[in-house]
Amino acid sequence: MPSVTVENYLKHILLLAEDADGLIPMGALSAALSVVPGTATTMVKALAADGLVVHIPRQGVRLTAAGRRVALGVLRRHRLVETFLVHVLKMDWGAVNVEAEQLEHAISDTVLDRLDALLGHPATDPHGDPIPSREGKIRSQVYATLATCVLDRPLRVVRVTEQSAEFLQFAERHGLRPGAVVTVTDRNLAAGLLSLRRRGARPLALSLSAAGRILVEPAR
Amino acid sequence: MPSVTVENYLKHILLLAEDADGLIPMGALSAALSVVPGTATTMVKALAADGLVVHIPRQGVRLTAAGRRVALGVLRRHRLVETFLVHVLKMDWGAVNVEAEQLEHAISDTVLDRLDALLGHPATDPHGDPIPSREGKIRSQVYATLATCVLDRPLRVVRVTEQSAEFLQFAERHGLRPGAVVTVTDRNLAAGLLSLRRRGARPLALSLSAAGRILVEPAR
DNA sequence: CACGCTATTTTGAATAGTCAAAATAAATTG
DNA sequence: CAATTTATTTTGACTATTCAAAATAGCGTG
Ligand SMILES: [Mn+2]
Ligand SMILES: [Mn+2]
Ligand SMILES: [Mn+2]
Ligand SMILES: [Mn+2]
Repeated sequence: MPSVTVENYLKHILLLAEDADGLIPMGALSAALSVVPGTATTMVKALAADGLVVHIPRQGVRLTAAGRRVALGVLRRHRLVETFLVHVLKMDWGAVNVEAEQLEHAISDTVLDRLDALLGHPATDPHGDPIPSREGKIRSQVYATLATCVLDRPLRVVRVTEQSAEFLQFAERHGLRPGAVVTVTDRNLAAGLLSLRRRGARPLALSLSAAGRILVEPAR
Repeated sequence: MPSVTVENYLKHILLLAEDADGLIPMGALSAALSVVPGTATTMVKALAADGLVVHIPRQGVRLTAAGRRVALGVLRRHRLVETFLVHVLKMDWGAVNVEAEQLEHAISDTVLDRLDALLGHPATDPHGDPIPSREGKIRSQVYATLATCVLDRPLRVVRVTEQSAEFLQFAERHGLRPGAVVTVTDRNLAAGLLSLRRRGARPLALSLSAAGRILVEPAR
């Protein structure tokens, strides 16, 4: 019943709330959706009238329980579709986000359930992003990133929180996908750089901002 | 680039042209799309302005070459998606039309090519409907139907030209899907009824209008 | 050939979503 | 704290799609 536009607004509010919790400023939302700020304001007021978000003028938006439910549904479809595209259709993990951006609005519950079963009820998508359950539960664990973790300890990559095809291409080429084990050997705050080592691969330098998008946990 | 609405209009014009060739009357089009006639007129004038159809007022519409190209693309997506849903996700062949009605607008060329390869480049969908090629060729063979075929000869079902879930459910239950071999033992024009026989199944009575939706060719 | 039925088109109005540009509030800064 | 910068909201306008209802054209029938 909610339109494609509404689904996109709600999903992006949910995603933005994942990092900066509290209220999402309209500027951030309009940027995420590639619309001018006035459009976001108008739209958010309509969503608020429908009880999907709470809008505090000049401060920002936040999802209501109803809005969150819808958003989690969209996110589940998005991430299951990405998983399907990578694992079944063997598509590049950098290419699947744009595809899923459309498909997430066109998949019925029936199809989604079949897809979920076919994929073996995965807990995360190919980027390590957690897949909300059918009931709307989502794992929200806080991980260290390569920018914040301890040095000289083996770490397992659990998630790459970045959608851009270029970055994902780059990460893949250097083996930085979920499951990979790496060690940060050196970090230079001033230069905004760090050095990585990975078994059987040459050392790699990474910017701190890129490193912040790679979530890790202690390996074993 | 064409909107979902435009894609639906063009696809339905193509589908309607398959039976009654020549110009499609606005009434038939508006009924197929479930809009009031005035809406179809307005929309068709817009399509004509974009060079996708030719509109002859008070007579009807027909696709231009450009419009036909778009429509065949939509139809290819629709039928490949149906094939996927039945053969990979094991969905009921009566349920897939509604699903494909949405998905046909959300699948990119890249995804479609992968899907096509995964399915082994099928020539027809689960209902026997021909799948347009990537280049926009479509097989348009004229078949006999159970309403028009010879009596007492074994016939192979090649296609069931009906979208309604109920009819497809019924057909499936009686083994009337592409590949099945049947014989028409008797036909009563006056009563609008005919009798079928199928190996290993009890004789079946069918209305002429239903029979007209089942296309057949001589078996062997 | 006039009459009436039917299909189609026109007209006027509504909804959803968007942008450009002006107005305003809030935050920052000297 | 007044002045300026920045973020947000408002206003007015536009596009795409739709419906309801009135107008019209094209029949076929008598
Ligand atoms: Mn989307
Ligand atoms: Mn992802
Ligand atoms: Mn459709
Ligand atoms: Mn079909």
